[in-house]
Amino acid sequence: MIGIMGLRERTRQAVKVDIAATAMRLFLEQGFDATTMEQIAAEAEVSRRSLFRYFESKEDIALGDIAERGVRVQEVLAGRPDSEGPWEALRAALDVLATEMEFTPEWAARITAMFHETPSLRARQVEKQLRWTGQLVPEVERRLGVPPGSAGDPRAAAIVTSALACLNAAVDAWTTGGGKRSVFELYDEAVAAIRA
Amino acid sequence: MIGIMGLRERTRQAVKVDIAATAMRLFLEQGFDATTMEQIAAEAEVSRRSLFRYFESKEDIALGDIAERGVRVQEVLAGRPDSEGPWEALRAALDVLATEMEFTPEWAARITAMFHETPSLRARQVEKQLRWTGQLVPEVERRLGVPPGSAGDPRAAAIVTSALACLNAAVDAWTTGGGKRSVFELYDEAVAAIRA
DNA sequence: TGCCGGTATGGCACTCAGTGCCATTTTGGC
DNA sequence: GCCAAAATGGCACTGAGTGCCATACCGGCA
Repeated sequence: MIGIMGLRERTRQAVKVDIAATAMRLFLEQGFDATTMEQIAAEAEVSRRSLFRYFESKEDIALGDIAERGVRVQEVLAGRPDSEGPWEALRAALDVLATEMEFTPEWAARITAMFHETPSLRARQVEKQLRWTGQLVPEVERRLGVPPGSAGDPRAAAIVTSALACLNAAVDAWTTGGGKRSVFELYDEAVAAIRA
Repeated sequence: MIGIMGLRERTRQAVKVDIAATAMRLFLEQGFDATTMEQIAAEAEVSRRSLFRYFESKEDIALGDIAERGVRVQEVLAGRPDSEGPWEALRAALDVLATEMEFTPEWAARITAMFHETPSLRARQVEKQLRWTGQLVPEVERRLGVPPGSAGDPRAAAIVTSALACLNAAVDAWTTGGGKRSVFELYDEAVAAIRA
């Protein structure tokens, strides 16, 4: 055992990063659908079978650590003071998505473009977002004073998914606008627009 | 030629409806993933190949006419008076989704439950929604006074997708709540919650 | 009635994602 | 150097989706 996760786990992570980088290069060169798992395996110098041991699906390679980010958001949200309203707390929590991401505008633009023209990718992305936004709902319900376990109140879910909708709109605008204005700025503008 | 679309087209539509009904029955009985196209073909008494001539994908059979509904919403939205703000106009346009749908609570609950426990389905549903919500954006931009062709403004997209988020939250609450309160009521409550 | 052309159908073979199984190799720890 | 766990590779399989072609069907027309 060397380090906190052991040598095995570390090399495993390294291989995973390497595969993801190789795959992303191919995706951007040829398009997502035109790239096969077999080809990725060949270029990354692993077997096709091993590929599926590192990533559950082809989409997962491109989607990266969306799920992990959701956990971070949830943590930050839970850590915000109770005095904050849902929108303030969510805004603070969603900040980690932007701040902990390496946002090279030009690169992000290409990724976003690929996502837009690849339905299956976009679908999985939305699916993953849905999953962890669902986990944010109880926390927002607590802030709204909704008794836990009471079904049929749409408010918390509406707030969480709307916040995400604003974030997505902001990122979209950020890429189509060429990255001139910051994502924060655009997010705040989006939120202001729906709440006006 | 009999009728407006000819005999051929009519029988084709009839077959399509029949296949959809058969498939939906199987989906609800065994679950979406556990039902194969081969099985649907057998029960609907067509070949597997013909199945793919009626529906592009397995998900499409379950998703039904979501795309067509989007066109209706768009039409209604465009027909609303300019004096209405985006939220009022959207609320009126989205009404057609609820009013033109045969909402048998118990039936809808089972469908919704299936959607929830089948990620691939939910993902495709959201994806289709995203597609036609995108077509709603220009109309909302017009109402906001955004000059056409100017990219980088997140407001219209934020409003449209948030409205959809509220509708989805409302439908969710409606099914989990057993259909006691109307979808309209829940939708208005959701909108009020995000705009408060 | 019988023929014609377009359309629907069925069958077949193929690609590709994803999975289960097993034999083999690698590697960390003693 | 040895052992057990983990990683890997190979193989065969399922299931969705597609292209191709031969055939069956059916509405219209002579």
